[in-house]
Order: sequence, then C-alpha cells, then structure tokens
Amino acid sequence: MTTIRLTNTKTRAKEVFDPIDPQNVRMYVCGPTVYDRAHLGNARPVIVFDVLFRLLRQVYGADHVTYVRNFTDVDDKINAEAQRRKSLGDPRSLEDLIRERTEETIRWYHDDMDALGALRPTREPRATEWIGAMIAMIEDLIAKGHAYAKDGHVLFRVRSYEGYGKLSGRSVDDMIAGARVEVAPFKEDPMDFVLWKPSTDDLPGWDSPWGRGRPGWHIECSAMSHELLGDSFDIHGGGIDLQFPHHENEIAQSACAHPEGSFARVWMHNEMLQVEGKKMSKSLGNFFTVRDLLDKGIPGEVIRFVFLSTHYSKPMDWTEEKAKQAEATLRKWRGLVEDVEPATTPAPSVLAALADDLNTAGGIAEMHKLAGEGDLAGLKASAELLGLLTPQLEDWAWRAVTGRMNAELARGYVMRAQGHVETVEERISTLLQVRADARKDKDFRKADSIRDDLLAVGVIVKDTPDGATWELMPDFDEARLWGL
RNA sequence: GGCGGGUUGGCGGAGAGGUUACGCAGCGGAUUGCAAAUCCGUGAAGACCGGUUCGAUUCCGGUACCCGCCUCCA
Repeated sequence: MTTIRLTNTKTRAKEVFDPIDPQNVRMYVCGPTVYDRAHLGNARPVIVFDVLFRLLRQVYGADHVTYVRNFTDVDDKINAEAQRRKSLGDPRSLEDLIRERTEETIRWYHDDMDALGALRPTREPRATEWIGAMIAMIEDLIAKGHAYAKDGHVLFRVRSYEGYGKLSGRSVDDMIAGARVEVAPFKEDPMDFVLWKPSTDDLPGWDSPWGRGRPGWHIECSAMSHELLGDSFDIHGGGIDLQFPHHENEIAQSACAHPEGSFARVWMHNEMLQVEGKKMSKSLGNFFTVRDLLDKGIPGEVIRFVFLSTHYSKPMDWTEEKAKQAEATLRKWRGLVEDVEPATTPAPSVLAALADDLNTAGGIAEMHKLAGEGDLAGLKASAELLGLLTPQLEDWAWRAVTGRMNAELARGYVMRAQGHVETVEERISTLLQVRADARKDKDFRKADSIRDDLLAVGVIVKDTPDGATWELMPDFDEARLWGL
C-alpha cells in the first residue's frame, strides 16, 4: 500500500499517515460561512483537500473515506444581510430571509466548487441542524468545569485547559500581552471565548438552558465533527488563518469535552492566496469571486490547475499569466488524451508525488514527463487523481482541443441562411476547400487571406500532410463566421 | 510586540548534502509555399553574510526584504 506522508501542524513535522481505521478514514475541513459568493481564496482549501480526499480514496478505497465539510449558517454577517433586506421593505420574516440567503449561498457554493472539479464531501452538515448537539456539548463543558454561564452568555474557561496555544505556538500570557483580546464584564478572564451568546428578538435564536440565543462559531465545528466522526478522527484541515483562534478553540472544546478521545490526529493548514503579490481584500480593490473568473471565461479546470501548481504550504499568487499558461497546458493535454482509455491506476511517479505531502506541483511535473514519453493512458489516469482532465470539467474544451472533436461538437451548431441549413463544420469545410484550391494554384495570397479571416473569428487552421485541420478558440465568434 | 510563511535560472515552480527537476519563454535545427502545430537539441539559478562538511542551492546561525495571522476577512 502506498505510504502517505503529511505535514502535521500539531507537531510541525512530516509524518507517515497511519489512519485509526483504514476501513473508514475520517477527515474534517472547515467550510464556508454562507453569506455571499465564495471568493477566490475560499477555493484554495477546497481544492487542496479535494486532492487529499481523492488521494485517500485511491489508497484506501472510495468507500473507506469519510470527508465532512460544514456550512456555517449561523453568523452575524448572514443576519446583517437579512436585516438589510428587511429594512428595504421585504415583507417576509427575518427567519425566512435568513433561510433564503443561506440556501441561495449554498447553491452558489456548490455550483462554483463543482466548476472547479471538487468532489462533494461525504457529509456537509449545516450548523443550524446541529444546535442540539452544540447545547449538549456546552452543558457537558460546564459540568466538567471548563465553561461557565454569565448573563445569558456561556464562556469557555481557557485557563482550564493546559494545552491551550499548543497548535499555534502561542502562550496565553503572550496573547494577553498582545492586548487585542476583548474584555467584557461577563468574562472571568480576557482570553475566554464565547460558546453561546444571547439573541435579541430581531435575531435568530434557539431556546437553551441559558435563554434564547445562538452558538459561538468555534463550538459548531467541535460539535459537528464529534457527531459525524467521533471522539478521534484522522485529519482536520483548513486555512492557516484559522489556526488561531478557531482551531485552537476547537481543540480546547473537544479535548475537554471528550478527554477519552484524541480529536484530530493530523492538522493540516493551507497557506493563503494572494493576487499579484498582495492579499486579496476589498480595500485593495483586488477582491474577486470564483464566479467572477468563471464569468470572465476562465474555465474552472484552469483555475484548479493554477492552484495545484503551487504546494499547499506556500503562499500562492494568482496571476493572469499563470492562467494563460495553465490553459495552454490543459488544451494540449486534452488534445492528447482525447479518446484515450485511462490506465487502471495512476502512474507511480504521480502517486508518489501526491503521497509525499500532497506535492501537486511535483505531480504535474511528472505528468509532463508522461506526456513527453507518450504514456497517454497513464497521463489520463494520473490527471484524474488530481481532478484534472475529468469528464466533469470538459465543458470548456469543446472549443479548445482538436479540430476533430471540435467538428463533432460543431455539428450541433446549425445556421439557417438563404433557405438552407449549414453547420459550423460545413461552413468551415467550404472555406477550407476554397483555400485548398487556391493553394493548389499557388495563389498563396488568397489562401493566407482565408486563413487570416478564419483566425480573426476564432478558428485556427493548421496544415498537415493529410490536409488542413482546424480548431475553435475560446474567442470563436459564430456570428462572424457566417459573414465570411 | 508575539507567532508563522516566503526569497531558486527571463517568468512560474519542485525535489534531493555530491548526479537533467519540470513547464512557459528564448536560441539552434528538422518539417512547412509561409505560418501554426509537432519533433530533436540547447544556454540559463539558488537574496546576503557566516558556520558544519571532503563537498551546500539543499543542514545550522544571523542579516535584509516581501507576505500573512494575532480583529468570527479562508
């Protein structure tokens, strides 16, 4: 069996991955807060852990991996958006508006991540479906002396957990010295964080032993991971920005509530995304969503390829140039493996790269070698392990790969003009026949002019010993083709 | 202030204490009416200063610069 090595943030070392139960390898990844479209940075953990999910399925079997990724649908920003709509005169109840907002956002999220070729996780729990589990966990923490209720709030007693700060390498005293912690009258200690907070009448809330309120963010993940994966599971993933405080707090809650378990054994964090060398932020004006890129015509597979070109543990810069290069490579590969039956297993070199702490960039390099060696079956099977060259993502390729494939798809494009029906394929063939005749007569000016005209509408013509072939470019303009 | 990441050839980007990364671009050649594509070949690196070593881009220490987290912005 392939040996997987993963860098464990908890130990800051690359370790051999040894699952608790190879029949059921369990992974939890922090999912999105569903208040708006996912921005490009949100896509990084999705893609990184999708590759890990695929790798684990490859090694342990598709039915032996459980991947849980939550939706945080209790959040002030969601409430704010719903209240905004309410204030604009929407007659529906706040609860309805909130539900509409989260449903809509989850739909968007699925659409966008599907477009990036990410597999759906095994389970996608929503925080609002597990409020009971959260309340039970909070009660348990209070009973064990790790939490206390005060003025409708429940706080976690950070000083009661000696391991606090271990994951992120911080000491509680240093953090206090940093003086960025919120001091509130209901806190015993400034470091204590909220497990439950009261809701006012104009906010969503659930009845609890501490009054009507809502859970804190951190308890959501602790409760849902415990319900779905148990006291101990294998991998917990997320962005490095979540390491503190979110993951630190999760560990504190789970370790104190379930001391008999080990919670997550391996912690993995992906580094951040940057745009042209800067953090993506609304204030810098370089903020954009996955959907923005897709709408610009950048295929999801291209975005995915760019992400996989950089190791997950390093900051990744999104640039237009990278997208261009990725698209060229994918177009070439898609042309190569068209009609090729994938090998039954990925190439050992690619599998080895991924098994070595998810070295996706190394895997891509190995795939270039496979392409160079002509091992197309191996290339296709290996690409699928990375979620590339899959049928799910081929929608953009119809106008990008070989002329032959384009031709098949172009048959679907029919034009009615002057009382007859003509397809794109027929139209181009007609023009190329005229050009072929011109070349035969050595009228190269005319031949080149036809080629230039076709190029101008997005059709690339290539001469081969067997005659001319053509392919459609992404900027193919059907309407203008009929004008030629 | 505390914690963490980065710095590799023109660009992107990996691994390995000593042996070609890889891709794109470039250059030379084959092919072509010309292109495109393809094929063959090829130059080019390791921020800076020390240390360990027979030998370091790879290990250790320091410096500089860039970036992020510490603010429920992944």
